[in-house]
Amino acid sequence: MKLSGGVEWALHCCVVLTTATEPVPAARLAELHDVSGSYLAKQLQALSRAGLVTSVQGKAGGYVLTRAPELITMLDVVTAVDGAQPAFVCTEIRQRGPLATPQEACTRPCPVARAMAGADAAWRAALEAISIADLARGVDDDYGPTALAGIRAWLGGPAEGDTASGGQQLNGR
Amino acid sequence: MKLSGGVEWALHCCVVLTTATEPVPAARLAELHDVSGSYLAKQLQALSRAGLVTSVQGKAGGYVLTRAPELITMLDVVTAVDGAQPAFVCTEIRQRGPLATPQEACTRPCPVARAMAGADAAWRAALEAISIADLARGVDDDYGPTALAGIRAWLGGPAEGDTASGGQQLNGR
DNA sequence: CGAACTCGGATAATTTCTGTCCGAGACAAT
DNA sequence: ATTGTCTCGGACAGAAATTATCCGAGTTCG
Repeated sequence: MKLSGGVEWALHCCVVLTTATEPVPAARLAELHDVSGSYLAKQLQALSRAGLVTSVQGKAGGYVLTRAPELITMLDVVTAVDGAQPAFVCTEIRQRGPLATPQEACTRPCPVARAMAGADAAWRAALEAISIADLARGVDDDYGPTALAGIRAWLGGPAEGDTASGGQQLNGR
Repeated sequence: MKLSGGVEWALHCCVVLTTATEPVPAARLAELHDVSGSYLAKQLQALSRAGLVTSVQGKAGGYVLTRAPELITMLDVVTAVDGAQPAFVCTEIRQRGPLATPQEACTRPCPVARAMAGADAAWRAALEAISIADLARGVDDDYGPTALAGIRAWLGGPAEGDTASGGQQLNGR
């Protein structure tokens, strides 16, 4: 049982987007977190498909949160990036083998599947109870308000690493 | 986020082992569930390593539960087969990039990791609350006591598919 | 009207999971 | 005591999913 690694990136990106009021390009987010820009783009696309962020194209384009951070739960982000299907998928092995249960008796999921579904529901409920705004508040509580303010300033500031060559590479980490 | 498919097999095998009082070979369990015997052996080995079942070698060998079914939780089986590490692993991306948080300020996990750990704890708690005995009781409630009794009888009965050739193939499904 | 910058989806490389095989060890019968 | 057969245990390929990357379509600004 492993969760897609991109989930972590997506969650942190959402917290960062909380501070910004203008669209933030994917390349800028990748540089801030020092991760692969090409791969981060995939996660942001997933968020866009799920309707959590809006993509603005063009010269001053980027990504913006569609709703207030209080209305975006962690479950929304996890579901968007990692997929909606539950961790456990019942193969219905009770209907196989020499002592297979007749199909007419299988109106409800088997006890194993029911227990797994309950555990999955508990997991999702825990994630649904925490919003992106809660995460941002947690960052403030841990490192003080200066941390998010610094990020906000950095996002609006000039692109780092800009030497004589105006070209801005997207590759690498 | 996907759970190893072998978890389902292992759980059902534990429920089946509840009915048996003598060692049950892996090949017999595979035939009962109509699954790959070679791969099921891997899952049972994991259960053996975790100390949930005891392996008896020799002619009348097989697997037996080490404790009473009430003392084996679903979490035990899931942990044994799928591994103990949590679904979410924090990469500590807060310590990377131009605005990296200094290492001295990272005494506790970041808010994202804390929330994920909490969700994982809820998931594990739900699985820990259900024992193998509870699953067996659920089977009785769904299909009546005849189901498990029939399995018990089949386990002690003769090997199916035994024609003139005494050889018993382990391969195939 | 041109140019540059953005996202979006289609395309390879890597890792994990799935499935299989054969050898070492142990019990039972002879 | 010895032989034979049956069992588990770990080492070995194949397949699927994940990770990572590139280039084209569309849009906005100058």
